[in-house]
Amino acid sequence: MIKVSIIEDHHDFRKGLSYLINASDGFKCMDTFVSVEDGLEGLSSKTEVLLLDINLPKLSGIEAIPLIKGKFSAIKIIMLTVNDDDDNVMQAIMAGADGYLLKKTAPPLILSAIKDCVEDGSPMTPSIAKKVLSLFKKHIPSKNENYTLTPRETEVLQLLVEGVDNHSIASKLFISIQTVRNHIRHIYEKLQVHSKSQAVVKAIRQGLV
Amino acid sequence: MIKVSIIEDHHDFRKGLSYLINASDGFKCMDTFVSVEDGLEGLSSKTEVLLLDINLPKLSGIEAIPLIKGKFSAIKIIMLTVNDDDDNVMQAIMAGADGYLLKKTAPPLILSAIKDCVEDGSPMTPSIAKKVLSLFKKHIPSKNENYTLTPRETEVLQLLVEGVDNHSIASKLFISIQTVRNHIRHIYEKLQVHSKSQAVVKAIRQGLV
DNA sequence: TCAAAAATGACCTATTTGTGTCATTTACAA
DNA sequence: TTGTAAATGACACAAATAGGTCATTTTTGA
Repeated sequence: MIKVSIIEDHHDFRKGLSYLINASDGFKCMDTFVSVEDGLEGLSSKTEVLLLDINLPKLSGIEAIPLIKGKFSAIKIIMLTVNDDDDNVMQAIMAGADGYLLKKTAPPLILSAIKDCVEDGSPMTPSIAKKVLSLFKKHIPSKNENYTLTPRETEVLQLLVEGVDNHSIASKLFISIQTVRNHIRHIYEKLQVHSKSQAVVKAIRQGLV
Repeated sequence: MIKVSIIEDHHDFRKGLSYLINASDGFKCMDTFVSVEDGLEGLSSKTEVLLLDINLPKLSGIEAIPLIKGKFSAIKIIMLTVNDDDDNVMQAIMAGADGYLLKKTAPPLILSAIKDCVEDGSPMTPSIAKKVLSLFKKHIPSKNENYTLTPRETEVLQLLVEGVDNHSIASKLFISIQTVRNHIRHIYEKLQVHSKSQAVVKAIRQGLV
């Protein structure tokens, strides 16, 4: 018997959800709330999965995540969203939500998502998953290796990214500061940049380090 | 009628899949192959969704993705994996796969995943989605907002990350270079760094820009 | 309304950078 | 073996940078 609670400000959707859950074998709807504030106050500690609307007046669902997880650390939170907006999905992920469903998701899938969640998965509708993947690809560098830096140059670049100054690089690599500057000069030529900050940005963004 | 093909080296699983697909309303299994090489050769261009095993002898499923997408650009690829291994999932995402299923996924879910895929979603089993989210959180900075940079300072930092030099920043913001240096000085104090490269690295890694 | 924070600007100085030019040694491939 | 790339190092110089001190004006929160 999976214990579910709901925070959702739209009356009909909230009632529909709790009816669906209580009418289904193996699920029980514990509490329903219309706001984060109420939920934080009255949420039963027995709740295993919380269905949390992302668009709530006053405190939003996203802001609620850390607060709820802080008070009920074992609880799983499934976000309910109307649209798969980039920023919302991103922020919810970073805030630590466990699942992401569009509100239009079919009832049986909502139930199986709740089940997946207690089994330690992260259910999400395919369209949201697609969004996550594209965000992922946007943020992770694609390991472009066409700059052909030499091993030594790569080593120096690595240290530059760590914020080490030329003098310390020289010490660390047991070479003179002149040589360090020479390596940096070659790095600049290959990356087509003209300053340390440009070099380190390119190094990070292109995944050279 | 969704047209599906399969590349999978295990005889029984391949046969099982094609039987499942052909026995289901609205699905048709076009071709089945035991290797990437064979698939590249004989794959029907009518195929809409390709079920692709990740562990194949010789060319792996991951290496196959760019080759297949190169030849059939509109095709959707759903990866089939036995275990949700970090590296595999990561590499498959970067290679551009459209969905990720564990092989133990129940047949009806496999069918709905295929359907989700042609509808431009990215179906994935909850356990793989969980893996993706944790990879995501590991790689994406967590938007630490405890540096309390002022709007102007953030603006300057943004330009620094873009590799713009002080003089150009002054021009862009219609302020004197002295003021730019002043802002940078304050940025350094708040980020606790002592050079541009340290500042831009911190800005990127901490997600300040 | 009054103090604090933010934004602007200046002067000065020691240090670091970016870049040009040159040279030597080692290693590896044609 | 012979040239090319890599790694090392040096000298020089103009420009940029980091940091110290100080000052004015605006904005804003209490």
